[in-house]
Amino acid sequence: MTYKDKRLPNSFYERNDVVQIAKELLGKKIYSRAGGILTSGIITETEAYSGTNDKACHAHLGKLTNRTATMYENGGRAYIYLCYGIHHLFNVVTNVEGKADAVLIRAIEPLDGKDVIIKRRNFKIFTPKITAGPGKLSQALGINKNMNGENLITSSVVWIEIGDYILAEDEITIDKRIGIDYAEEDADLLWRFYIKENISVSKY
DNA sequence: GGAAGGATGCACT
DNA sequence: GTGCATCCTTCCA
Repeated sequence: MTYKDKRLPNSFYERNDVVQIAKELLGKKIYSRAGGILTSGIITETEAYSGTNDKACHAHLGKLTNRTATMYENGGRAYIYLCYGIHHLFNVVTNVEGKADAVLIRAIEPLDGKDVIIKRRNFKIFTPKITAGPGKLSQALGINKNMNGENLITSSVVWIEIGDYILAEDEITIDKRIGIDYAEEDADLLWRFYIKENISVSKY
């Protein structure tokens, strides 16, 4: 298997089921080469955001702005935006062009470059919680909005590879999404997924 | 030019 | 568990 074959293919992202993709992304590996330094982690927590019908989604009701334009692109892109003026949040665009589905990566378990991650996060020692949260993992991996729109299949700065094994259904916990109380009834959708009993998760 | 946000994080009890 | 700092970007006028 060559280096590039480890990456998830376009066909993984282009499926018309963002909830299923969010679930399957658990256990996969996310890589970044910000500033030429390789860092990576296992995805431990995700949330699904489903296009124009989802009140929590930035593309709700077909809202199309400069910021959300990336979400409408074909699956397999990175959608990165700034939240609270401080935190960069990393999403994976799914489905085909025009649908605006995306999966938010909420937490990872660090693999490569732990020393760099500690430095970027301004920590003294390593802790599994260092990347347990969407703002935290972006900071740890050096993800910023310059990577918005990057193609995860061909990019040399950010990409996702297959994991070492496939998680069984009973290894996944399902819960409500977080921080979207404004989304009314859609705030109760069980579209958040995390690896059961994993310590690198933002909220239990 | 300016108002308003906002898919959080952290400190504190 | 709860409170609140925060602040750059976005979007519209």
